[in-house]
Amino acid sequence: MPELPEVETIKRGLQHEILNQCIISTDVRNPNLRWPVQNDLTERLNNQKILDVSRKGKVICIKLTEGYILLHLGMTGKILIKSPESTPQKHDHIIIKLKNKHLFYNDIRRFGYIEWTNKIDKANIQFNSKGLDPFDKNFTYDYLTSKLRKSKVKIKVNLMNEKILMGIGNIYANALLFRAGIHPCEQSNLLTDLKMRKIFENIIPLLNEATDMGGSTLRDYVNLNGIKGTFQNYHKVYNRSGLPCKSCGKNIEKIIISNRSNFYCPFCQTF
DNA sequence: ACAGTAACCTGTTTGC
DNA sequence: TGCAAACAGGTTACTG
Repeated sequence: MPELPEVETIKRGLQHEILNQCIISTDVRNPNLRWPVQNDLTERLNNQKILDVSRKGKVICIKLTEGYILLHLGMTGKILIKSPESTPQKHDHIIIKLKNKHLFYNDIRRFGYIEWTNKIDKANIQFNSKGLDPFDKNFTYDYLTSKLRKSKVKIKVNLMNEKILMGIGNIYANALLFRAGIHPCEQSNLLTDLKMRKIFENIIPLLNEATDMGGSTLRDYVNLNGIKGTFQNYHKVYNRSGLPCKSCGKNIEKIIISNRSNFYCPFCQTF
């Protein structure tokens, strides 16, 4: 589900809702997520104060008095803030209880994960052994092009490669390639400087626009308060196969790359 | 080492 | 209507 704009929306919500509060208790109702939930998670979290909430790519990082919670929402993960009186629903796997509110981690497909770590500054695999978040100050045109030129895979695949660029998933890779006017099947290392520049220059504006809209909701995604995003109403190509391109009027086409659907305009996006 | 595919899981939509 | 197949915001383990 959630790519960078959706996760950023949730992160901002958490900063507003849970900063400086204490975790009273934690309820692990189903430990079978992407990776088994650590069996000492409850003891690690209880009585810890929440000092900060940050994000890298699609991973949310909650800084505690001791250590950090890393949270990934997979495809269908949600965090919902509810009153202490509310009862668990189906697929509510973890409940983190604060004094006046409870955080429900709900995940239908269980592709997400939650873990406690104290190694955020070292080589934590989920957080620091990957590529750069596009909002990282070290994420430059030179960084991006040096990565893209080293690989022969289709550019679409590399835009979703977390070892290059964290946070871009299927929706925003589709959107980015439309904005840059690039065919998703073009080989990464063969892109011209101009095309690389177009990709780079469209990343931040695209992600900012989507975040301003509260992200995109295809089906499951909602923010902490259960509210859907609205950026899906502005998608130019995603899920629009057979419909006319909003720019040139030609029909949007769909192709499968690496088992993922890709939507593109055959006139606006060329080799 | 690299590139491509299959698998993890549940729910909804599509097609026969 | 019923039932099976296809498909969905992600990531990684396996295959050639």
